[in-house]
Amino acid sequence: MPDHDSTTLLTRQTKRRRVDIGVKRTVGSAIFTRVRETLLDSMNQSHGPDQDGDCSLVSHGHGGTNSDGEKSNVLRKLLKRANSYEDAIMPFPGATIISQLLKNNMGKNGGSDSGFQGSGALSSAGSEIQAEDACSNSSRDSPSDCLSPGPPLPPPPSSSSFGRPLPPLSLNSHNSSQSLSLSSFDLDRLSDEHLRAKRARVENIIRGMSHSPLVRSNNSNSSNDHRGDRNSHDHSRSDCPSSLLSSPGSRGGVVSVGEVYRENKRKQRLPQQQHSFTQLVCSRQEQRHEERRQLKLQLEDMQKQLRQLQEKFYQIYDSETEEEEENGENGEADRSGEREEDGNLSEDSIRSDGLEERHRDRGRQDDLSELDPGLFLDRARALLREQALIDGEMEEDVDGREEEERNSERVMKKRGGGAGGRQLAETLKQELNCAVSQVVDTVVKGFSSPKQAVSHHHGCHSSTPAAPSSSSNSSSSCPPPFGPLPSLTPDSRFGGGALALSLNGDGSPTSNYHSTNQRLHCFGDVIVPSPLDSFGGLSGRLSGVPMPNDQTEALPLVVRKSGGGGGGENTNPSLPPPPPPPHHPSLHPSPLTASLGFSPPSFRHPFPLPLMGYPFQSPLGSHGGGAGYHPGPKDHHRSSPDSMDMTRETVSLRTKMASLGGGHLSHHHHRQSSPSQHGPESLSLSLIKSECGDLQDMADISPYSSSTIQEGLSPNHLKKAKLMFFYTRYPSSNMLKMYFSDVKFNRCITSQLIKWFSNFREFYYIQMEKFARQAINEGVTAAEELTVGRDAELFRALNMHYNKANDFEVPERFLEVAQVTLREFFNAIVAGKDADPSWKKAIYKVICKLDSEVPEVFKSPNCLQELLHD
DNA sequence: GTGCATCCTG
DNA sequence: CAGGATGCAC
Repeated sequence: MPDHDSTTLLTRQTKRRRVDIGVKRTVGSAIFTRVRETLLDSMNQSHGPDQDGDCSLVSHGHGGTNSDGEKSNVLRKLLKRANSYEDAIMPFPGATIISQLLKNNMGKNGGSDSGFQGSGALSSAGSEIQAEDACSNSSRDSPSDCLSPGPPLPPPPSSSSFGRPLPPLSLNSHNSSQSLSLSSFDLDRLSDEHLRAKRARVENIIRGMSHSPLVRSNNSNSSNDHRGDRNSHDHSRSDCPSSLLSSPGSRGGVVSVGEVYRENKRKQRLPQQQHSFTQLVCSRQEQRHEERRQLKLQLEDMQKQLRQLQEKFYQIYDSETEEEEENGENGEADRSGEREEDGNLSEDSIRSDGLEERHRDRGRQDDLSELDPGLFLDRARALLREQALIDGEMEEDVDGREEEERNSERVMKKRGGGAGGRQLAETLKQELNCAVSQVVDTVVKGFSSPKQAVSHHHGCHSSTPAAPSSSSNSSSSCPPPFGPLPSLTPDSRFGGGALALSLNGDGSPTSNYHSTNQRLHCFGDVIVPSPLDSFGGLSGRLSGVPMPNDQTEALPLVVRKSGGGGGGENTNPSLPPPPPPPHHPSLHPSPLTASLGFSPPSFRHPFPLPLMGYPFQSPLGSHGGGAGYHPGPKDHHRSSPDSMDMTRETVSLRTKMASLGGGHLSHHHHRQSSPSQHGPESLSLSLIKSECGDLQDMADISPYSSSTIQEGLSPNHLKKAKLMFFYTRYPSSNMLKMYFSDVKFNRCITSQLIKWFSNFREFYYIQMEKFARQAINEGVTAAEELTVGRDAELFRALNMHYNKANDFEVPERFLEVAQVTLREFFNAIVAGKDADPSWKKAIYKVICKLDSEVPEVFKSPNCLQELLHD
């Protein structure tokens, strides 16, 4: 008794330990998180100097609020770089400059020296830089995008745990940026081609521009201007003090090349430009509004054409992704609707696409000459007129290009997928970029007023509410305009957008193709992204990783007991039988369910927990009167449906589960044990809790594997064991194995069987002691007087316990043994040996020698049937 | 250290 | 009947 408390305490402690383990884990993760935060903070600090700002990674909860600060920082950084860039470039005039820029840019990209600045290897810094490069490299990303993601919008909320938030879903700026960066390298090569093309275009444009006085002046001025070419342009053109006014023009010259940097500058400047520009151009606004409207209309037309192109493109890839196409079509339809509703958004979206830059490259020239009226108001109007004319030309050009694209597509189609697909992708990509760029340019012209442009950008960002950081540049910016995306969860969106690059890189054919997809996506086609999203984001998180983890964790819980036993063996049931299920009927259900709960639902569900219950009983189960026994596998099969038998195959339950599903359970079962009387008693379920803590057991439990050999002990097995007890009170392990050949023996099974017999003995000896004392109390003086017949109460009690149904004829030998045992107890008690705590041991020694051989019939799985019939 | 048996408890 | 704890034997 006194020990009882201690025992309880011990038990509790044990439990505590388990719990503690879990806690530790948790703590560990928490610590990890902290460490991570710390690192992030340190990183931020390190960044601080470079960025001039403190972008607290941790604080970044919202993309919006943080993004601004981050952006500013980024902008600063970028500006610095840009300045250096410009300095280097300064010497080169006109087209030469551009070419130089392009070269530099390319070289940079190619070098992959994303330039680790102060932060060093820190990912955040790297990510930023990479992001920049990516933007610069592939003009695909709109400036806004590049900026928005900006600094390291540090991933997710710092608070979140370490692993989860970052990688998988959230396309945190980091992740996205990194992924982008990675893919960017690949893209660089591709981009080179684009750059070359760009360069050629730009040079041509510049040449054309060079003729205009403005350009020349700009170039000359630019040399000294820190702010860059743009500013210089502005100054030269407009008297206005602020370089802002001219900025648009400046862009045209440099933008295409400088890409990221310039874009950054643009953003900053845009607002300023607005002011000055507004002042200067106020008079023109009205005209411009009209022009804008027209431009919008034109833009819409262009967009429609682009959609058509996209559709064609998708059709080509139908085979690959039909589903995606469907989505895309839907998305397109939605988009078109949206676009019509608000042209601004569509424009924004386009801008957001990195394509803008290219357009700017081309269009800027026009812009410079046309838009930059800032210098001379008088001339501004003239420029506007020209602009309108130019726009018209542009559109025509665009149309022509589109036609070309179509032709190319046709050709591609004829060629077929495979290699043709890639080429097609590239071609389409280029073409689309060109077309889009032109459209954008046109639009930009229309929106010459910076305010609108700026506002648009903001709108884009805001539109992407879900994307906090907007880290996923293209994705974030692009999607918003197009309604379709909404269907996707915010997370998925990100995943799709930002991840698109990385993801594509994995599976998809070529980087070009990827880029194409992205662009398409940007245009509003959800097609590509959605699949990817589901893939990387959702499925990856949910199904893939988590499940395993869960299982692992869950397993330990189950195992606990077994571990105590010392079950080295457990884990590996080297023996044929996988994990044996314990047999406790009642108990198991709960444990099973619990265990199952932990494990990934998907797998486990297949096996209904309920099954775990006792199948056995019902099937045969007639306890009833004597002959209740229906041993045999047959019965099992019958029963199996319900119960699923306990059989569990340690083996690949999962696989089986997955492949087969619940159904197969019944297949293999053979079992001898039929459901018999014990019904409820059946042990079948107990496995879970039972000693078998092994993983295998766990696995086994969940599935009802069906194999010829049962993995678990069934109620029939229990009954059989009880009948065997009439012959042997101390069966050896080998004997048990021989007589339970239909069971896969593992440590758990063995232990359980031994436990059964232990319990049998316990009951047996208790009865013996009980009746011996009773006899003594009744006045029996000589042990010889004690006899055990079939009519004896003692026998009844024993028979009731071991042969409840009384359907088995108890061997005479058992009566003899029982009588001997009773007398032993009687003598011992009379002798007063019971004073000795271990006085029973002597009796046990005697009794254990009285075991007789068990009939061969018990070796048969069907023994119960046979025995019962008899 | 492991397995087995017992005792005790639920 | 099972689980936990304990003790013993190998």
